[in-house]
Amino acid sequence: MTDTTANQDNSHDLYAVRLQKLENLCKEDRNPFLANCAQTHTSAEAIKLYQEGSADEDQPRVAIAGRITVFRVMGKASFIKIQDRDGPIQCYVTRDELPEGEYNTYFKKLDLGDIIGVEGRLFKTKTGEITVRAECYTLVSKALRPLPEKWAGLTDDDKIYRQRYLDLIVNAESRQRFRQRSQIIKEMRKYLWERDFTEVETPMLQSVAGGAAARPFITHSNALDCQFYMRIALELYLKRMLVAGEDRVFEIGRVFRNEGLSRRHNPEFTMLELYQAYTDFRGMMELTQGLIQHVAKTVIGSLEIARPDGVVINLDGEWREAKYKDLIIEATGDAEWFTHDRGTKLEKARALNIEVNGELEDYEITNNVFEKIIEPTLIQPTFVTHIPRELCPLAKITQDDETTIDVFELCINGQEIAPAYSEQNDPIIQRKMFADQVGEEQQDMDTDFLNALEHGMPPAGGMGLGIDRLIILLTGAESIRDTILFPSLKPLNPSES
RNA sequence: GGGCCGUUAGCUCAAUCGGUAGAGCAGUUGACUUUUAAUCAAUUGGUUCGGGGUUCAAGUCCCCGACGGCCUACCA
Repeated sequence: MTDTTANQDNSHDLYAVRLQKLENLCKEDRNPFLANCAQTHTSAEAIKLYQEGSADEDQPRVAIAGRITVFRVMGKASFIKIQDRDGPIQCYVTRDELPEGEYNTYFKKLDLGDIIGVEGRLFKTKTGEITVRAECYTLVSKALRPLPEKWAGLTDDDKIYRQRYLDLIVNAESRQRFRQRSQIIKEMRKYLWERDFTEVETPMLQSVAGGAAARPFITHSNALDCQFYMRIALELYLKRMLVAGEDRVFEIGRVFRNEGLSRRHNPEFTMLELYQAYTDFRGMMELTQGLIQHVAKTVIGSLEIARPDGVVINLDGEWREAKYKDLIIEATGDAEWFTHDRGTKLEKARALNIEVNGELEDYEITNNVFEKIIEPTLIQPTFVTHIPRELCPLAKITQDDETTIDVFELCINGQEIAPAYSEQNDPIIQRKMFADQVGEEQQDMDTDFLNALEHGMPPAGGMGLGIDRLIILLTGAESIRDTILFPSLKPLNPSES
């Protein structure tokens, strides 16, 4: 029979070639997309099963399944590698061990990227690689598009983010990083569950987006006919749980901030927030240090983390504690810094080559000094304490210093990883702090939260941890986009894609 | 939002002063029963991100736009 496409050479059209193969399979009643396939072992499990010293015929038989990533046909025998969730495993396929005609007519027409199942006994090749000798194979799922190039892989950032599945197929480090992300979150939960914390879920759609000062995403409920904000923090609902009598609560979840993107910022990111009654920010210090050390130990296997540039971050031992004021005085070399008026501070900050907006408040100028010349130098873990009260309206004021709050900012790797407070539980002071803020930051006041506080909230410590940033630190990633599977990107114009 | 850089075959990359768009891998055809980036032979494949301009001639120069990266701003 004459195929209409036979006259044209579309061997260059990788998609058309594979589509043709697919059609041919269908014509021969071979389903190229099976509903299931038996898999007795993963690649790693199978390799572990190999019995050193036993004869080939006594080796265990396995059924494995995965995507073809290497395809080396050598006449009547082929070596292929198939990759499953544990990684690659080699298979050896020969013409004479498959049913008559199968090898030449079908097996050799498989493509890189196809998903197949293979059954057979293990053996070791001349060069010592544990391999499955195929007794039979099954095409499970045909791939119509080619994989990225086999050793340069996929390097285009845009493609890596937009088609993360390709990145994960091809780049083992990427796969490893996201596995670690999952492990890190799992170990966090375990650590907190062991300390009797209850995991809760609070609203992402909120009528007042409180707990931070970021711009929210706005959405609308048709049924309730009202405006909602996507949450920018977990704080105010978790504190309601303290009022409710849940003395130890935490939530791990996505928050959304309608702000700029950068190597350290994604519009949606993942926070851990936890609140523990009858402790304070000192208790949070212990808990936070313990949590991060536990995660590093169990997931990374070490408390010494080497950054891509070789700098080693040591998470072991007691972490450094430093007062905000002392750091400012040290960095500016000006013991009188806090006695200067706003204008002098502005001048002095600019003299230090810090770009400062002239409109800023007094304390904001100082905080610019902190963020621009101190924070980047805090590579080893440092709890920065005694932070000016203006910087956070939700914390307790230090007993013997009216100007500061009982807070720490944990900085590691030159960035803020986790802030924690002794939580403000005085509804009168809280209302006043909100009112002072509402004017300048244009935040709505969450009156129901204040109402909750008026019912009495136990003294508590609270902590928030940016999980994505912790993962940057622990896995040596360069960018927050390397820690988020599908980072926010501008959609492509459909006509161009 | 501002500045700089980038976008060439499915993937990774070349292309001199503005002068015929190339290579490796992948694909196709053939050889090959222990390969390891398999090898050997042959071979297909281009809207050079899109649009406009300058020029005898544009991947290359100019303008506009799209997307991305880095820096910066915003994100207490």
